[in-house]
Amino acid sequence: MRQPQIEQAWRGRAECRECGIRDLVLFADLRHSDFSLIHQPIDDLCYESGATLYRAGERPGHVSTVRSGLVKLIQYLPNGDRRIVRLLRRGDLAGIEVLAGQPCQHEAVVLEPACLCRIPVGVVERLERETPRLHRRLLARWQRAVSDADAWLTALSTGPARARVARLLLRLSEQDPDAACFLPGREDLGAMLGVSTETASRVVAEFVRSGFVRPTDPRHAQLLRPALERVAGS
Amino acid sequence: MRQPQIEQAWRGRAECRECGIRDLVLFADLRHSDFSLIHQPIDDLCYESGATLYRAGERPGHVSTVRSGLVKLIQYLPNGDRRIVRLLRRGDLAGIEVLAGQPCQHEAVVLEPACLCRIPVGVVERLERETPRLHRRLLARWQRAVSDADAWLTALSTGPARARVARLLLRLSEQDPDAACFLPGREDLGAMLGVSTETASRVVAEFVRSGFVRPTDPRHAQLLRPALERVAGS
DNA sequence: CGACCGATTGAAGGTCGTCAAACTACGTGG
DNA sequence: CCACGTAGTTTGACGACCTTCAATCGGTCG
Repeated sequence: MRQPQIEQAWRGRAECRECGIRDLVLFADLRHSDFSLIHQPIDDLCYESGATLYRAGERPGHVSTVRSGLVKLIQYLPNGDRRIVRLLRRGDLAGIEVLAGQPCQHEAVVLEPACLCRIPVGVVERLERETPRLHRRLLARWQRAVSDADAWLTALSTGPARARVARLLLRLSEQDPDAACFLPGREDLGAMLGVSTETASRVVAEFVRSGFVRPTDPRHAQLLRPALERVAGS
Repeated sequence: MRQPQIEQAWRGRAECRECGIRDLVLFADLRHSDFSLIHQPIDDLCYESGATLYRAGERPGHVSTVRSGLVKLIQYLPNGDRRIVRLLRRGDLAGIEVLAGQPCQHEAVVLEPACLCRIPVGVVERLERETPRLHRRLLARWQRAVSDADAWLTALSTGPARARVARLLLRLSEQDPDAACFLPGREDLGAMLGVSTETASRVVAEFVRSGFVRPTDPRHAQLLRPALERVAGS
């Protein structure tokens, strides 16, 4: 059990007005003047793969917008089983439940090196009081979390293992369909799809042999999307 | 394909101030004076089993609080497969996504005869502007939808079929642990748990033979909770 | 009574989980 | 430089579980 020396790095104070992904984030609709309402620092942090953002039960006092990278949300069953219930990508909010006054419901762990903007809960609450523009965005975020959860269930926990793996890979590659996409470790794959590590491994190995999946480096692969779509359909 | 003559009945204009389940609903924290902000009628409607509240893609213009009964939310896969992604009970909101400006994401069908209060979107929006008290409740509702979705995945779509059925039944009986709880049709059971109708049937039949489940009428059963908890654990 | 719908049960076959072993990549330390 | 240990992946074998197809049963309704 080796713990990385530093698993996070401070990248500076975020300048939300200049944000490169403004149109995706919580603050998308804010007007120039609204930013003067932000009186607490919004930090920009980067994490390595494997870093833990928070654990279930914590109350961090802030919520984080994912600027880049990939984060998994893990939930444990009473009997110790582990399931990954969602992935967070660019524009998603990590720890949204703290805005509803709840403790964190999941363990959040970085899959692909990720940069996040850490927004104090107080900032969100203040903006929500002062401007309706944030509010709409916040509801939309929440709704997206629900939609994602539902899609995760219907698409990734239904049907034979081959179809599930195919659907997950397609989903991972859907932004940037031509680029090599992230290929999760087999244990994570199993935990996402509700199948055993070995089954996940077998399916991926078969896809590689068939040429549907072409690994570039150990953690990424180029996909033959049409072939996978055929598999996903059944 | 027989369509009931009337599948809904108008029970009158709801008097929210006097609501019997005020502490559970969206308007829980409203003060007496806040109710004067409601300028559109809130109708109280009752539906029979099998009635459809809305279908995916619709934009109803209102959201409904479940006062009693049981409602299933159904989602279809591109290939035609059907999954029930959530159940709504007393206090839950049906069609919450319309408040985020989205069309309905599911088909909502009544499982147990249900009464709902139909709240125009305009009422919610107005109250949200005028009082922060509604707002907290709304966020809490949304968060609960996410939590329910996550729990549905981890508890009801993970592990062997026996354990899934046991967990679902326990969940259905958890309010009123001593009363007879709703026992879904086998096809619905399968769609909730991601198993075939036959498997659902076999498991229930086995539970009945073991005495873990004692049917009272065709759609309800008394549970031997300790026994089911043992099954659910594995 | 006959039609129909849902639940149940059986049989056969396929998929998947489990256990175990071999293999790979990688980093450490001799 | 190479031996070694570790962690993750792959593969095989076997059995358990589940799906599928099909037949049967029981109740309700016309």
